[in-house]
Amino acid sequence: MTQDDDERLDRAFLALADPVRRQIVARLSRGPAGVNELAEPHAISLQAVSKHIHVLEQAGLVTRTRDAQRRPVHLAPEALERLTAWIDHYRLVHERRFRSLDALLAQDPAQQEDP
Amino acid sequence: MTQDDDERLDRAFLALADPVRRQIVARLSRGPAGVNELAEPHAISLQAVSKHIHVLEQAGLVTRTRDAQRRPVHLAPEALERLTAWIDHYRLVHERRFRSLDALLAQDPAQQEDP
DNA sequence: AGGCTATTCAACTGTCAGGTTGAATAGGAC
DNA sequence: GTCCTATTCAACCTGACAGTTGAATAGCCT
Repeated sequence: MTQDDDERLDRAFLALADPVRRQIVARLSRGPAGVNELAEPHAISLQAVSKHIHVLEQAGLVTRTRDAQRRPVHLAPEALERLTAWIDHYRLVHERRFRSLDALLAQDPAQQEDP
Repeated sequence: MTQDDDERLDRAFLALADPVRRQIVARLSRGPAGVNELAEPHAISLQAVSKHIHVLEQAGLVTRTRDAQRRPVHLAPEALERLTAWIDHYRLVHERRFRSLDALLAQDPAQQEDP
């Protein structure tokens, strides 16, 4: 785990730690959209939404293209994949340890915690 | 998506948006540990680590037990599972849309973006 | 050119997260 | 009881983040 990876994960997890940004991601999963459209469900200014998009972009979760004066936002699923990869790794490490501990206890009840 | 769910996701994603806390989660995937042990790899005070653990606990990512004056921290994998569930849901929505768009384009190249 | 739309930049504000130090609590061990 | 260990509480500082308003940029449209 390099420091670069760390910063990338920081930004990605932080980006998703906000309901507005999660809703933007949810909307984008159904296809690209412009700032106005993304802002519509929220009771905040357009500029605030623009900032949220920037945060998502820095986290690598979305990309932007150009279409006349519009700058549509697109979901970048690879970044989402990196997050699940991180989480699932440790979830599996934990589960595997748990299973082998179970097996150990089943064969010798005298053993407790952390062999 | 209720507001309660939102707050729970906020806390969980925010909890993982910090390298110290992620390292704590990584360590705990290998078994429970006390504050001192969790603090050892980090160049910050014990109190700071204690706060990090509190954040993880509020997010439901860890639980604590008691063992004499120790208060071991345990990983709570269900919370991790909720996170991957959220991410994977939208990842799949996106992928499915992408596939069907591909299919559409393959059968009629005149169609472009968002049918 | 002038106007309309979409989006961003800039400056400012209030809140909160992460760190520190110093004192306090909880529970063995002697 | 007294000491030692593990952990937390409290008060404080600093910086980053989410929001605001107002001005600026970019690119159609007539």
